Amino acid sequence: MSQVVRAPAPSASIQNASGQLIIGDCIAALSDLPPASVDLVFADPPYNLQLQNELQRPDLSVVDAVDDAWDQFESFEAYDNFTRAWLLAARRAMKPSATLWVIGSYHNIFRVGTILQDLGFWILNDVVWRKTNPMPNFRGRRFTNAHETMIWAARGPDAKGYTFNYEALKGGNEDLQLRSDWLFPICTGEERLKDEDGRKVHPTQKPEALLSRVLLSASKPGDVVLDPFFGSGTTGAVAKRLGRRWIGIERDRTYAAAAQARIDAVEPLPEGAIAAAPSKREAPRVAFAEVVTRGLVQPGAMLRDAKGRIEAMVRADGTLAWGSVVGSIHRIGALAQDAQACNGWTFWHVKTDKGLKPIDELRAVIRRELAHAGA
Amino acid sequence: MSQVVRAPAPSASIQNASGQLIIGDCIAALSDLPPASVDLVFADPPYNLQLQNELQRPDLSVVDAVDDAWDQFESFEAYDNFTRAWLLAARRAMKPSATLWVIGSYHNIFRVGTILQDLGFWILNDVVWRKTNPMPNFRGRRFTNAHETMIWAARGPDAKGYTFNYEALKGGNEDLQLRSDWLFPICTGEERLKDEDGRKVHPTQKPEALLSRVLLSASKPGDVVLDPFFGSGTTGAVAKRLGRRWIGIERDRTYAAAAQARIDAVEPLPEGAIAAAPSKREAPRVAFAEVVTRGLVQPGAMLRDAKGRIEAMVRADGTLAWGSVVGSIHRIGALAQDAQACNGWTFWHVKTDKGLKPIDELRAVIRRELAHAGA
DNA sequence: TCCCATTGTGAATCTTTTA
DNA sequence: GTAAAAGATTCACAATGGG
Repeated sequence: MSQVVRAPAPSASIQNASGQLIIGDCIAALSDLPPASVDLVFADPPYNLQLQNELQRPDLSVVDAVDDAWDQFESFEAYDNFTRAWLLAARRAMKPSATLWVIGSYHNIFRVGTILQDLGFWILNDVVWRKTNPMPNFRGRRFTNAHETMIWAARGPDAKGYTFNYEALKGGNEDLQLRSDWLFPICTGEERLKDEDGRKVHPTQKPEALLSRVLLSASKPGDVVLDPFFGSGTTGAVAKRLGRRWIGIERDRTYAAAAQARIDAVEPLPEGAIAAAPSKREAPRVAFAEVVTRGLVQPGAMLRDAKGRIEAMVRADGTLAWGSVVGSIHRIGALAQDAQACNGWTFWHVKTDKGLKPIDELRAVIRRELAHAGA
Repeated sequence: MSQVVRAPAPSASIQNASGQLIIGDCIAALSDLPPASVDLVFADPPYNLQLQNELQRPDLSVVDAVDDAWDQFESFEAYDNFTRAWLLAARRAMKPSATLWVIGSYHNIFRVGTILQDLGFWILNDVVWRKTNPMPNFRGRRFTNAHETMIWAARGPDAKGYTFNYEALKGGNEDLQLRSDWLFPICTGEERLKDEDGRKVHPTQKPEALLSRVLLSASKPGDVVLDPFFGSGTTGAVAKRLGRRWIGIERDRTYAAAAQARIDAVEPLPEGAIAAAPSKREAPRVAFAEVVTRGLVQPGAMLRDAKGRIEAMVRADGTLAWGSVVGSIHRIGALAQDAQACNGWTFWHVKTDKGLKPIDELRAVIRRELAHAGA
């Protein structure tokens, strides 16, 4: 395909020094790159969502779904063929020591992973991006889809010398090894690109914190980072800020223009400031179900209020049964007192040798464990 | 294959009442099960160690990547064929409303997921088991592999009525819906099965807390839970404790014997601790006409939305009149809001001393009466 | 200016029963 | 089988607006 068009010559020195935006078809553009020229690939390919109907929130507002044409494929086979083609083309552009990241959801990531293995890539990790603020499951028919998966792979099992900044990452993580589950918010607020009408420019813009972690983990300053599905240019913006060179491929001119403007506005960090970002503190929320599954209180045991007047039975699922009513420790506590609300952790007690003890003390046990494990 | 051997007739009543251990080949034993007889499948299939051995041979580490891929394809193909065969056999044993869980790591889970999709299974979630205490990465060349992945799938996209105990799970989780990332410790200490020499009986024994969450999420008391790779019998032990029936298939007699002894020692929880939680979806239907005929609201009374802006009149036949339009509480609620749909039970309110009260509370009165009458 | 209530929104494979 | 009706359902933030 010959529709691959270079972006107009960059005006800012940043462009010449650090980046190149290619407007055109991903596979054709990849094939035009010099072989073995790239240090790191980050790819956020279409997820091939298969949405059936309009989805409404409980307040009857409509969810703005990702129903763009670029995400539609005729069949799994068509998606697989596309995936195989771009992965092969990307592989050609990778240096022998280069690694590749692909992000996806359960709709597509299994197919990507299988094809990676079939093509001889060597998976180093699958990394889970846990979202602090995912969209809820509005119909209550599944678990909240609160994460996406990234696969990190080398060109092959024999690939030596790939970049992994072990010491720097550990230092930025309170001297603990970085785990395969990462916690970041989704991209919202100031960071989210909007058009003049206030609408989001790209439906699936990724947070810069996520890309920062990827680039800091698996690349060095001066490395060439390639993103074949550039979209709103998060990879380019982060690469520029962190002193990496970048190549972005995007076929949609609107997205490409927005990405270019965005990256032009980025100021590279001063040398020396490019260090691993500390990981976000996790809120150690502990559910009563966890107290039960860990055996700190047995299913079937009775909880009581401080005066021992009100009783309820602990159920295996971490709810309480009060007569025929079943609900959370908070809701049953409120019902039993005929109150609007109740903090079940302080209201309910277990019997011990030394009298009644609030279940909050059981939660404290788990919290201490979690703090110790650095989870 | 005819090596499938039933376990000796169970001595303990537990066996007859709740469980069945089949010693033999997984696929053959699955094919012997009655079709459409199982409510839930939990599978912890092997990682295909043969594959890993082949890939680590030194001669492979120097060959060209393309030849490398070909060689890998043969090994992966064997694993894929095995996976396809047991998934098809398990599918046959599943009721139309049954769901299936498969756990794995990046070595095999992508292939499992792809084959699930190719066979027409419908993925409901991928669920990440985050380990509080994973094994560290000793060589510091990768992220600590701190999670495993479970895929939860229905038989197909049209599968209706699968079990998901949404309200109970939410009640045990601080009244927040459960997310797709779960945090549990790995199986250690007392819970870990050891032989006389103190060595672990099974290399990959799963924690009971993990299985508890799975069974509490996606099965009901009395359901049949099938585990085609029974191993040390965690699924059976948890199923018995939670009042589920179980079928385990295991070809290794040492594992099977350990599992049997382990399950025999399990004491089921008291009924009240595991009984199905009453859920709104399964509550008996009550028509608004019944609320009217029982006198809980008078014909001619006015209903209002929560803000008191919209008004409609109750008719003796249980319909509402909104201006000149007459219809069900749902229909009129939708019309009055100019919405596609509306739950009239929560939309409409009656005036009381304490302000507006949703008519859902009137329905609750009738439902309590029905429950009391044993209806 | 601050506080609080209200509104908006995010990669979503999101219902069940009766006629 | 299809079509219509009944009925169940959201969390974390950010932006906005009124007092």
